Amino acid sequence: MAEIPKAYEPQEVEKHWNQYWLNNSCFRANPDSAKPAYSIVIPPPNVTGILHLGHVLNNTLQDVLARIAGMKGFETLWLPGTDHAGIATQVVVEKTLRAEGLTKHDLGREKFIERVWEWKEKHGGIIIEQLKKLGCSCDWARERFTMDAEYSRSVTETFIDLYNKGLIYRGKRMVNWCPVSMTALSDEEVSMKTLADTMYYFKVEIAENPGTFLTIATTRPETIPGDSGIAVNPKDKRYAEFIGKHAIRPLPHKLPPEEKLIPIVPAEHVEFEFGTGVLKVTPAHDKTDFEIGKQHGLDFIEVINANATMNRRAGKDLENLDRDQARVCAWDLLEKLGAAVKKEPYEHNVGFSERADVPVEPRLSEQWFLKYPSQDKARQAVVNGDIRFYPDRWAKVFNHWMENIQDWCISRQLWWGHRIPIWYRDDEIRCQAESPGDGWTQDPDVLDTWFSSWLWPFATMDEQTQRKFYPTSVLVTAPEILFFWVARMIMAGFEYTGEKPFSHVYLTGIVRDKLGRKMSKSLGNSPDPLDLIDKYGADALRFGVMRSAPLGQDVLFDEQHVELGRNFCNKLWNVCRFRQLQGETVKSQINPDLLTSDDKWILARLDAAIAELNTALNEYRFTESTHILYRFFWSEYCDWYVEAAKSALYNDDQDRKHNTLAVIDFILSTTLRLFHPFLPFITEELWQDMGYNKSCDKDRGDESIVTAPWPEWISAEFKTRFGIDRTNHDFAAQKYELVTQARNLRRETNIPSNKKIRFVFKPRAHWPQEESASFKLLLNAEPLEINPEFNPPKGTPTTLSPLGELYMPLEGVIDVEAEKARLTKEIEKIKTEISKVEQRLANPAFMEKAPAHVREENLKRKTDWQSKLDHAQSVMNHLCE
RNA sequence: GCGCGCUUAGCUCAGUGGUAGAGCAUUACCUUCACACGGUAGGGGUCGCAGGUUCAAGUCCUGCAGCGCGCACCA
Repeated sequence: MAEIPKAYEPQEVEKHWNQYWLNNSCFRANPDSAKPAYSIVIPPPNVTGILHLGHVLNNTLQDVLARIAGMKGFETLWLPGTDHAGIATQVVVEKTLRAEGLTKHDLGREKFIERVWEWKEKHGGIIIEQLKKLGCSCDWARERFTMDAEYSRSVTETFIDLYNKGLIYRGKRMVNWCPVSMTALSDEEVSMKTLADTMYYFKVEIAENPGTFLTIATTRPETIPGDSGIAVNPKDKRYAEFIGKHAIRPLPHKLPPEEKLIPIVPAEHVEFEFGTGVLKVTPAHDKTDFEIGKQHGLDFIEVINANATMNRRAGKDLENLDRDQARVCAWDLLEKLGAAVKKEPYEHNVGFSERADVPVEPRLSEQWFLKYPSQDKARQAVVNGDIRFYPDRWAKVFNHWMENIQDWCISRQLWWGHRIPIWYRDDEIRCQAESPGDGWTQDPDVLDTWFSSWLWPFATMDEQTQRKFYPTSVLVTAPEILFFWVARMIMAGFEYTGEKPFSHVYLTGIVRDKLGRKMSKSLGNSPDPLDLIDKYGADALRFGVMRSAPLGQDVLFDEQHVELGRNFCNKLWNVCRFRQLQGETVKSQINPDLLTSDDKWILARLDAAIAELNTALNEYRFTESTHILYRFFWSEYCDWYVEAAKSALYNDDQDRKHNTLAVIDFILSTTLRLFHPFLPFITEELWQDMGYNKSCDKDRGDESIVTAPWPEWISAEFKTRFGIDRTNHDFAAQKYELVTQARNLRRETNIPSNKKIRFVFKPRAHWPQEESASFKLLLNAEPLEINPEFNPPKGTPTTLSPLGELYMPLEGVIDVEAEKARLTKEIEKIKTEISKVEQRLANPAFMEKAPAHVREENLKRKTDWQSKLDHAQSVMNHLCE
């Protein structure tokens, strides 16, 4: 056993164990195993993606769950993979083409797709490699890609099935069109943004009443050439008389007069108060106008091209202008024509394409739509708790969306993706995977990427794997894709497997910077996780993120959290190093007869930590889990037990020393296992270094910590045999409390903590001889006298505990005034506490109605404070004599 | 507009009716033979506001305010 270095250096350690785990196939899932199954499918990251902190959070959580399940004896599958990210990937590859002076049209569809595959082979594995660096325990042999041949077959078959069920249909509808990506989008891919915009007011003349004008408010004057009607509310007395008449549309102005006439129609939804109460109707470029247009048989005049430039029908002046330029130009024209009335600043919400970050253009086009299958089953599963959300408030959000569900626009005008299995010949249409033969042409569109990822939980598994691992246990993902992905997977699951795809859905928070802003490339506030791993280690990054990611809350990322993780790893490292310096691991049993109160106390604390940890983890309270571990390990084990144990370790009594080492090994080997899911690398390293891979029995260890058993509660039998009970626990706790008070005395009397001084302890009851050693060490006393008859000199600083009185006799002159001041302060504090308790006890209603244990607790509190007061007061009196 | 959250120490957050907590930051002391990526002891909170229920409210109820998110949307 080589001595380990003073500071933990994660880089080599992490590389080494990653390789070891992979070489030994530690994470291979065996579908033939007799063990119960636990499974997770990874939310497939975008194949163009690189690891960001959101991935770190999300995948660390999954890794923790997967590793715990493995240690608990489940046959565990964590299935990794990526999705083909239609738009994003196509955009990336088009960019590389542009660098060569080419467009995708120069290559043609087939060649272009070849290029995408080339790109994917070269760069698509990056994020998978990054996940490995993070320590993810995925079954890498099962990595899947949504464009894999087998997976693609499932996608195509699903389309055909839904088509045959009549749930997929084609329709010419108003869709969300992204003029940059040049494709239709689903409603979910549009997000509203508030814009500081302009409201333009212009007037139109009534053809039948020359000289009478209506003023119209609009934010989009460039669409005036596309207007084919004017709508007013029939109940609006100001305008009702004009219904049925015609207005003269001002743009384009060089048309024959009869082509400028547009009818004035009634529409209930036009509001009196809004704008002028007169609405221009552009049925080809606005969703609500489309409905009005259909209702009144208005013309559908398209004036905007797919790329958001204006076309010929917009008029010579606007033609070829971009929609934004056209807006300015149209207003100029209105001013020249004398039709402009006024413009004013106006704030409103506009739908943006999430992918390209430009305003969506509502556009009339032929698209494929899906009526969602298995809606009722999906809703029911969540309502009756078959599928549970963590935190559960997301169930409400899910329900709300399901209740207002709209048909899904699934066609995309892209080349990269699953091509729609629809074939045309003249007027004939067929839905099938392969071409029906000569003369048939396939629909040019591909399917929305989510139309493939909604099959992910089962399309990634062959039949045998599904039998063992489907439905999966839990899905861990971001709330942003609750509708995009989670809800759709539930419906697909029921439709195609007859079962839910997962039992639990854990929704993470969003990772933000420490100012609460979303991570974004343009803000430059998004640290590269790989840099953090290089600097601090993957374990530190994982622990830091976990420790600051409470359930249901966003995560404010601060590099300090990672630093804390690193410090923690270093502490773990050093306390193990300390153990190593005490000599070889001895495979010896703990002897109950040699246990001190310190030993019993730390075993009891461990038991409590395990219990709390398991409860927290069952409810997915990860942050709390890390806090429990942190507290136990640092504040209890390191701060108190290790320090107390030094008295035995530095002693000549070999039996006691060995027994202490046995306790330490018991605690450490258990603690390392508890930490392993959170800190996989350092715990494996220490597990091997410390020799626990060899020295622990099967019920407490294994060759690798990955397969070592998860610590369950310490058994009642163990506790009885080792005397781990309330009395022993409280004795040690009171001893530590007394030590803290004594250290406080030192500080208040300006005695440095490293100076050994004389203490005299006057125990209240029998004081076991073996308790003195650790007490003395913790006090840094030289000597520590145990003297039940001690009669302190006047003014000796002292403190009281249920165990007895502790005195710190000072050599030389005692500063009486300082001591008086200290006591006065203390007495003040005690009196406040007493009056609080007395107030409560004096209340007859409290004495009558409060439960007995609360009453007793308060009575005891009062007695305790009272004896402290008596003690302090008598010292004070003595001092004043 | 509808819905869902949040508001506790300087900061970030725990705290499901019974003595207000953690980490960071801060103050003082300590370079003590595991660790300065460390140790010891402190200071710091009328728990957003106003009512109510209760013997007892940070915790339950009502109202209000501020912040955030989701959905919908009016040109």
